[in-house]
Amino acid sequence: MFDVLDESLGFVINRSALALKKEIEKELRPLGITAVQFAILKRLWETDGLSQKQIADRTFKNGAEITLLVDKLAAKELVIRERDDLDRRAYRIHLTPKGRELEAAAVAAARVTLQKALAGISPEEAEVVLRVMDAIYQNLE
Amino acid sequence: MFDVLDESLGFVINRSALALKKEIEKELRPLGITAVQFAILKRLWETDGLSQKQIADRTFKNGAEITLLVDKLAAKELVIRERDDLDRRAYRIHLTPKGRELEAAAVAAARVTLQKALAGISPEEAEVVLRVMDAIYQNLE
DNA sequence: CACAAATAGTTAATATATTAATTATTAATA
DNA sequence: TATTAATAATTAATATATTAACTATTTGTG
Repeated sequence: MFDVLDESLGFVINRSALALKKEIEKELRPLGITAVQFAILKRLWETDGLSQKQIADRTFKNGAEITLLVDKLAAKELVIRERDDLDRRAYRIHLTPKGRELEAAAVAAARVTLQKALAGISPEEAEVVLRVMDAIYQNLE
Repeated sequence: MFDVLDESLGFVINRSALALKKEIEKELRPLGITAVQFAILKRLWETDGLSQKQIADRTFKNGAEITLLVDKLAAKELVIRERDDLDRRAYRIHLTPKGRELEAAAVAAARVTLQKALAGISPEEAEVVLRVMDAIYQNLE
């Protein structure tokens, strides 16, 4: 069972993940952010004021990496760190107006990438992919 | 169309690719090789004597990275470099007996990982995923 | 309440990946 | 065939990611 798949599924998933990353990176370049930076901003556009830990959990990055990425976003004045008064170990990361403004263009860029990527693929197929990718993740938890 | 997908497909693909990598890394650890090293060896198990360029093309890595990875595999005595007599710029990378011996255990490790990852997923679903992942890659070429 | 354990974040060390410049060789063409 | 362009591989510089050790603070338990 899965004889052919066994040999190639991992490879094929990895290859398309890389291609997607490269493509969105290209679309985002004019906006001055990278794909990982986009991933972080996306969480903040959904929920402003997350802690670095919360961002790390939601993006599957480790804490050290988030420290550096938030540094970069802060240097670009897209976010600011504010101490959490209730838990003084933590920061709350807030979008600046500039960071908030970026949302529309960045989400549009992501949309363009995905439309290009999904050309010729039916909604049903895409739905299966979404479900299976999620199941793979759950299975390996 | 794809309203929800637009926002999450890239993320979900990336997450499962990472989970797969982490899992196979765990399975391969006892064999003393990493996931990327496995990817290179896999090409050589299929076709021994590839040039570094050919390995790079087949693994979607750049030449500089292959140089270093082949260095590592050679240091572990899994492969050896031999000059190509017809094109003296190039090497032919050959498996050593030790490198060839590793195949069975490494492929078994990959198989275990994928069986775990695909638990509860029908062959038909897996087939759709394979096709769509491939299409995404082609679309972004 | 005191103290141990856990948590959020930073920093430093290390490993890995990417890009650009360089060398040696081969292919193309004028 | 001499010269230019292209290719395979290496090297060095830079960027990115991972791991471990550390600080400050909070939580949990005796």
